[in-house]
Amino acid sequence: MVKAAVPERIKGVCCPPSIPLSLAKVDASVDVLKALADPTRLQMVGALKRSSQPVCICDFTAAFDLSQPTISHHMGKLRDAGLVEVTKVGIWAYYRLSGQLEPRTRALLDVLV
Amino acid sequence: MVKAAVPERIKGVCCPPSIPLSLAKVDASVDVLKALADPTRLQMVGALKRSSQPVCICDFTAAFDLSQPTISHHMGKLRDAGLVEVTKVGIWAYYRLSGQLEPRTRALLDVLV
DNA sequence: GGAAGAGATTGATATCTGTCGATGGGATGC
DNA sequence: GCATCCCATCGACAGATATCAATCTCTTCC
Repeated sequence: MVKAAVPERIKGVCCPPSIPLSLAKVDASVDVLKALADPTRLQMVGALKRSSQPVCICDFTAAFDLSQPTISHHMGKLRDAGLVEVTKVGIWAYYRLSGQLEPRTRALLDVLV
Repeated sequence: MVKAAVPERIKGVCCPPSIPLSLAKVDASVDVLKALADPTRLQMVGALKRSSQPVCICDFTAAFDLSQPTISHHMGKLRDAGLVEVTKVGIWAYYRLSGQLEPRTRALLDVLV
């Protein structure tokens, strides 16, 4: 694909064409991207994606050099973004990737982690 | 794939396994994700990806309801992330997707925009 | 040289975000 | 009941981020 010559311009007549915008799709994508754009959360998602079993959040608390509230905060962000689901068993909380991920989101995770 | 039963736990013995971490890859991905995790920048990248020609940044300044410094700021972030390249012609600045995008990054954009 | 246009940079500000300590809430076990 | 454990929430705070007005740099045109 050749993207060679730049379009010609007339001085003072800037910007005739407008950019095509599809706001809804963009906002949905941005929400997922914001949730993933953090090292801790991206590693959490990667671990959940590679795990065949739900992962106790206490494992993340131990694996990362962060406080327990911070880990809980990050997992909450992933929950709010709809990326993970939780199952509580006794005093433990087991997390896994959401089973209702949109195909686009699943494809995103396949590329990323 | 069945991710059914949660692993058994012993109280007070939390977190035996550690999470596999590959920091370098994660950090690189996070940089790209941060650059894309903004509605304006994601739309910019989408427009550049769909355009067969480099796009004058003045088009973005006109298309978005944002000031010229803000548009320049966002494009600078995309530049810093290595996602776009610029060609200056006279008083104009034409942007296009970088030609040296990593395969992973290109796959990411294919999913996103 | 001087005026004008396009775009980048600077400085200031309001908001968002990541982090931790402290607290609360539910389950387990004595 | 009461202590203990796990996890979520709250409050506070420092650092990052988005935004704009003002300014600066570079180019073009007269």
